Formats: sequence, structure tokens, C-alpha cells
Amino acid sequence: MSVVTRFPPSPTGHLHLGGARTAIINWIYARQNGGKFVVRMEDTDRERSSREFESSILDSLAWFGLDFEGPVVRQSDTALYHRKIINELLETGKAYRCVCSSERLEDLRASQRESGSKPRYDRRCRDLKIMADIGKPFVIRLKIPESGIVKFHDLVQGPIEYQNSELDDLIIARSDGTPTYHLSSVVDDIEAKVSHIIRGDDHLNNTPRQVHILNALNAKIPAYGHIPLLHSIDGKKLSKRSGSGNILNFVQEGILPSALLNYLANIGWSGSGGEVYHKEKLLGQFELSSISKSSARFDTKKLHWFNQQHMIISPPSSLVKAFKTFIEESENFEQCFVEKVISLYVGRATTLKDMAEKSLFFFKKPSVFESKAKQKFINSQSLNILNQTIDRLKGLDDWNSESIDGELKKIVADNNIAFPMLGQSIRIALSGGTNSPDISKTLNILGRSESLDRMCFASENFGSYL
RNA sequence: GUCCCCUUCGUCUAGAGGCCUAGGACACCGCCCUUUCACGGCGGCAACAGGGGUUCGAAUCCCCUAGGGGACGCCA
Repeated sequence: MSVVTRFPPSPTGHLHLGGARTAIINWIYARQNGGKFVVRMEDTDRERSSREFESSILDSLAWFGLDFEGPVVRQSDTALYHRKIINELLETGKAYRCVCSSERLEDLRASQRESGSKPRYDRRCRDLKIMADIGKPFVIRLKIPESGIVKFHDLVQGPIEYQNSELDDLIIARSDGTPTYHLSSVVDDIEAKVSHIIRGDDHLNNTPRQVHILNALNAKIPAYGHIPLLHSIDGKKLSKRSGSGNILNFVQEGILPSALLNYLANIGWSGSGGEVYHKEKLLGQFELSSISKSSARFDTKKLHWFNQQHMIISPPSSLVKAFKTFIEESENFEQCFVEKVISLYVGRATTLKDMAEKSLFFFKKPSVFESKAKQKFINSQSLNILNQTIDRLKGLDDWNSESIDGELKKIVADNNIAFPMLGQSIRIALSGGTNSPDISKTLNILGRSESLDRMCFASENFGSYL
């Protein structure tokens, strides 16, 4: 059997963490098995669906590098076919019209809840043989066996059994004639020849109903895999509505797609040989059946660690484009300059945004000097040495990290001082503060004229400060 | 309320009856490295939800309790 997995978001919001995780796992499963991965937009809820969200979701999928086969199917385009299926179900007696009003259903549910039983439809219209011309609005319900059990094997959860008596006759068409989620989803999966349905375990309870639809349609039951839902760090459900898991937020924070993908795949699952993976290794190791059945919490700190690791293992040149979006002034700089700055900061920052903040002085002259830093490191002696350094660097034959480093060490030795007295004053002059990468490398990348320029400016500023 | 699922350090997990004095990762705390900040290295803190069984032996199997999550829409 050829493997087909799918990702069916409803375009009622941006892609969120939970959706991304199921998309990733479906993608991995398809790629591992030489199968197809398809994307379908479940836009039957016309009120809340929009094309903007649709393209946003697609953009996020592309950001992750999750490629899929075939065109994106929209349920709004297949709805006509769904109606046809519903009519067939009606004609063969597998479905029936129901004229119970929403009010009656609400009352029914309320009283059932009160009496301690599970709220479900009482099948009042099931055998009434109501015809379309009854003159009242009606919905169409699927006839579900009143007894017996549905069984299916779940790739993650193991063997699952449901009592049919727990289920009720679900609505497959609304009173306006439009098909509902369960029917549309099942029919489209049949059409796309989906072989493996991998989704959040909030759908586990939906599965027996869908199996009954499949049975009514004489269709083959696909394999199911229900993965546990992701929770926020405080243990609450990570809902689309809260917006907290919006993928765009991670893009804006400067998280690398490979890092988020790695982390998302590592929640509830662990491979051998460390945790930091690229896609290739993930494809080689990931195993759906070994995903934990319990839900996990999303930890931003761990994500940041993954991101740092991925920045370390990525070639700096691959980071340039994304990095530049975090620095307004970056357009004025050469690609190779930006690349050098990045290579200096890889390992010192957790996100690209963090990196941009820390390395901003490379792109923008510091306008103020941290007063605390000045207090601690600037005095008449260090100012004197700084001026001496300006002169000596001016006359340096070669401008590279090694020669600069050598010269700075000589200055320290000649003046018989501790290195920080010199190093920190140069740092303050160059960056405005006391944190920077290796001072010689910083001077080297900044270049001779820019470095000396900044040091002179600082020297004057320090002079007036003293 | 009813049905379903889950429960190992704060978090993510390893663990399929003896290999467990419960391993790893993040976080946190020390130390080392160091020219600041990091990276890295070394070490520390820290968990089998509770109670009953089964067994020579249980984190692992069974039962109960508690807790958490999910579902119960003319949403998807």
C-alpha cells in the first residue's frame, strides 16, 4: 500500500505550534515511507476562514521546508461532491432527515447532563422517514449502530475500542444543506487516498464516528495515529485562539526553522545520539510508534537552546538573509561583513534577534557609553593607555586579528597593566559597553579606520567625563 | 456529570521484572577554561503520584484512589 499522509488545517488563523507539529510528523512519515504528503484547506466554516490565513499557513509550511505533493485542495471546492455523497447516504437509508430544533437539542443535552448521563441525540427522528418536503428545516444525520463496538488500531495509542452505545447519530449536513466537518474530512481523505491519518489526540473521540462514515461508504479504514496535544509551559492547552503558539511569533523572534522543527519533533520522542538533529537525521531516526502517549509542555528555554545549537551548526552564510531582517542598517553593509559578524556571534546568542541586539554596534556607532562601565574601567590611566593604543594601532603594518592581538599584548606588557584595563576600555569605545566578542577580532572586522574613529571619539568623550 | 487517554527530577525524556544506588537533555547552582560576554569541559541539586496486590524480586504486571488532559456543537 502506498503511503499518503495529509495536513488539513482550517484557515481560521495562522499556523500554530500544535498544527506545525502534526504537519511535521505527517511530512516525516510520508518521506520516510516514500509516500505522498498532501495539504487540504478545511474551509467549510465560511465565516471564519480566509485566504489570508490560507497563504499564511502555506508560508509557514514553506518556512519549515515541508514540501507537499499536488495542489492544495479546498473543501469549499469539493462541497458539491460532498452533497452528492450525502444524498446517496440518504437514498440508501444510511442517513436520515432530522427536524429537531437547536432549542430542543439544547434542552435535551441540559437534562441529560443533569441526570448524569452523556449528552447525546436521542434519535427521535431516526425512524420517522421524514421527507425533504416536510416544510420545516432539517439536518441530515448518519445512522450509527445502536450496539456493538468499533475497533481500530492506533499507531500511537495502540488498540482502541469504543462502544457504539456511547456514540450518537452525528449530523453530516446542516439545515442549510452544507456538509459538516466529519463527512467532508472523511470523503476528502478517501478521494486523496490517504492511508495514514496522523493528528492530535483531540480527534481520538472523533475517530469511531468517522469509522462509521467510512463503513457507510464502504471505504477502507485508514491507519490512525493520534499524537498527544502540546501544552503551554503552565500545563494549559496551547490553543490556536490564545495565539501564543503562532508560528509567526517564532519567525519574528529569530528562531531558525530547523531548530523549531527539531524541537517539535523531540517533544514526546527521543532518538539516540544526542538531541540536535537536522532533517536528514530526523528522517532516519524518527519513529511514530515511539511517541509518548502523554501530553507535553512546550518550553521556550529549551527551544532557545535548540536554536543556539542550530545557529552553531549552520554555516554563517545561510543565516545572513534572515539575520539582516533584524538590523535596519544592515543593507548598507557587504554580505561578507555581515557573515563575519555572524560567525563571531554564533554561540553567543540564542536567537537571531538576540544576536542582532548584541552585535548592533557593528552596524551602528554607539552614541552613548554605559555609565556603569565608564565608572568601572575609565580613569586617567586607562584613558592614557587608550590614547597610546590609538597611536600604535594607527601605525600597525598589517591589520588582522593576529597582529592586533600581538600589539595589544605588547601595550599591556609595556605599561605593566592587567589586560582588562586595556581590553575593557577598547570595548567601551567600540561598542558602548563591556560585552563583545574577542577584542582583536572585533577590531579586525570593524576595520582600522572605523575602529580608530570610534576610539578617538570615545577618548574625547571620556576626557570630558573625567 | 459521562466516556476516552495519560501520570519517572521544575520541564522534555531513557527505562518492556533483576543491568536502577533510576540514565540523558533544558533550566538552576558551583568549579575549570578565559581579556568581557558567551561557547566548551567537569561536578552538584533534583523524580518513579498515593495505596493495595502478583512475584524470590516491580519504575516496569494487575486493581483501587487521586491528579492532569481530551471529547461530549447545525466548530474544525
